[in-house]
Amino acid sequence: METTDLLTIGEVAQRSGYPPSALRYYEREGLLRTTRTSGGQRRYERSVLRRLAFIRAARTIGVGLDEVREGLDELPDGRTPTKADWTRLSRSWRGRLDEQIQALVALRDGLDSCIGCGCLSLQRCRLYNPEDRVAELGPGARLLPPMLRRSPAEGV
Amino acid sequence: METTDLLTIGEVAQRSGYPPSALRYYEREGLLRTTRTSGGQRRYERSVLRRLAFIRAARTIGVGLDEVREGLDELPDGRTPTKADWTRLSRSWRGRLDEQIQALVALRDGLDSCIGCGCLSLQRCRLYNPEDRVAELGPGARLLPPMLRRSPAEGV
DNA sequence: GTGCGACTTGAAGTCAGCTTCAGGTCAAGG
DNA sequence: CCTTGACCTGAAGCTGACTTCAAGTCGCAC
Repeated sequence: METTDLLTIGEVAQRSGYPPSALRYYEREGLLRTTRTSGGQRRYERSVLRRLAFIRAARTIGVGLDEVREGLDELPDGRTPTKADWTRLSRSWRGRLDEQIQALVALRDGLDSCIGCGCLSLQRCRLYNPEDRVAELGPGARLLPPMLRRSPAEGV
Repeated sequence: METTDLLTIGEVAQRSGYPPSALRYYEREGLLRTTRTSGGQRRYERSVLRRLAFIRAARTIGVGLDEVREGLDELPDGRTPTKADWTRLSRSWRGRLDEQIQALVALRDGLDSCIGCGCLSLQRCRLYNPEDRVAELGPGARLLPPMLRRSPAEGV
């Protein structure tokens, strides 16, 4: 048995849950690095799985790929990231997550007041006339992504 | 002075905050209806402003246009929507908003445990191995949209 | 050495929710 | 009547995060 411990893209796909196309995409985007066989096929180090798990966690809380890359780039190049490295990254997202929760709670409170008032007063309704930064982000602004929208044949 | 009380697209744009392009888009998508002048220009009834405010509120809490249309379609065709109509719609979103907040709080708690453990144990980390439905929604799943991502020259 | 599944690439497609553009028309004040 | 700014249309473009496709190559078991 070989102890080289390198994984094919298919294996990484299966273990990480990311489809091969996404793995290739992440590589193109500089989020992953791979070695290649003499024939040009990708071989992944086992550590890519943790990296992918981290990417998934980041994506889940709404961090864009650009920013994920920035974060990962700050991990020291050669050495295995330490606990402190991951912790630093995680902590920076914790604050953001808090803000996002705050924003949603504020929206909910606004919605509550709207339910009470029937939203017939555009002047007074906080949801309709929010003065916070959400409103400043333009017409298309949305607080939550498609994935949390009602999915077909799941909601009821 | 005319008391026809119809608004041009420019006026609606200014009062609603939506650019004309968005208003035309919403009309194409069936979220708004307009009358036309003999020459083909749009004229909006004043009620479109409330409708737009409602659309904005919905969009803000993450409701997609398809679903906004569904909701608006349930408003009785001819008559001005009553307080009860708006309330029903708002209330249906309230539950969703709660769920979304719950999901984020769960993530935050997971992140907290990750900060504690340094996320070196992929088996144990809730964020890295979430067993809830967030994980099932696929690799690209994200809980929060671009608008809440760090904006340039604002964060620090 | 051969068969075949897993792999490779670049290019193009997808989705939502608009925006932008080109080329032309309308409406209203003077 | 004329000018000028607001308006019209359809088509194409944009962003982010991928997916899909076509056509070809690799690697490993038999």
